Amino acid sequence: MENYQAVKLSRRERQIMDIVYQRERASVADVLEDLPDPPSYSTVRALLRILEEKGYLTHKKDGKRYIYRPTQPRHQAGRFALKQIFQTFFDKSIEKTVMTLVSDANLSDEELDRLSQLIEQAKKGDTPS
Amino acid sequence: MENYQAVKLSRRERQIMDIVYQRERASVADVLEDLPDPPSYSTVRALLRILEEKGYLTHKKDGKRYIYRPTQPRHQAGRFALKQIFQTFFDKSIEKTVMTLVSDANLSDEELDRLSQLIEQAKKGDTPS
DNA sequence: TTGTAAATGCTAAAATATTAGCATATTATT
DNA sequence: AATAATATGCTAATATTTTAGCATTTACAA
Repeated sequence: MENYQAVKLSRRERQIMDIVYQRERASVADVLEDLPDPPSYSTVRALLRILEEKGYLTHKKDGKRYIYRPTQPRHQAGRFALKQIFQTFFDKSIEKTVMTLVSDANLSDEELDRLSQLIEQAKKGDTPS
Repeated sequence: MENYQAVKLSRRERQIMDIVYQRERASVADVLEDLPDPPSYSTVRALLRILEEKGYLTHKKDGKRYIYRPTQPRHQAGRFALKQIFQTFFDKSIEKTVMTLVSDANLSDEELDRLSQLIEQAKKGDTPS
């Protein structure tokens, strides 16, 4: 199976993959709706076909229309994308990345509690590097 | 000032911006060295010039060569990129994003302690949503 | 069934991105 | 100051991406 590596995709292809991942599944019309500087319907169809040819998407019929889905699970693609981010912008440091996220997030007490728990678990369970 | 929005860049432009952000500053040779499927030296120069025209990079001379830097601070571009990620792959949830990062990271005890502190601080200091 | 609206299949034109290479400039060395 | 090595400036060719539009198919309702 091909990996979803944004690095290999053209601008429009990338935009479309992001939209499909965000929605989990999408029709041509859905994608068109979310695209910035929206091109024509035909264009979107062509790009979806190309992405399917390249192995990043599949479709199934739903009534008379196609519904596209990513072939690679969202969570996996998300991890890959995160890796790219912390390598590029945060000195390869996951800690720095998390710091930025938490500092900016304005999380609720409940969310913060859940994070505390997760961290406690990590402290116990895992072999520290 | 233009924002660095990966969504607007071509494939090579994006690759190059990532490299320059990762290195903080880079010569043509530096960029070439890091590019996947490396193109020619001329190509890299042309792309750097274009990115400068578009306002994403500047250069200064260092001896006889140009050193390129992003015009937008790394940290700011990083935040923007993270936003993109958690919107696309993690249901717009910063908590889910952090969970994934921490779960995968295998952080050291020191790092985990610093994160705990940060979270405690967030609990006290900020208005919960 | 037949008509119609709304979808896809396909192909080739147009726009944009990517590339190479020659001309020129710069630096440092002899 | 002449030379060599290593840069950049520029232009035009090539490749790829993006696009439109016509032909065909499909689903559903009259």
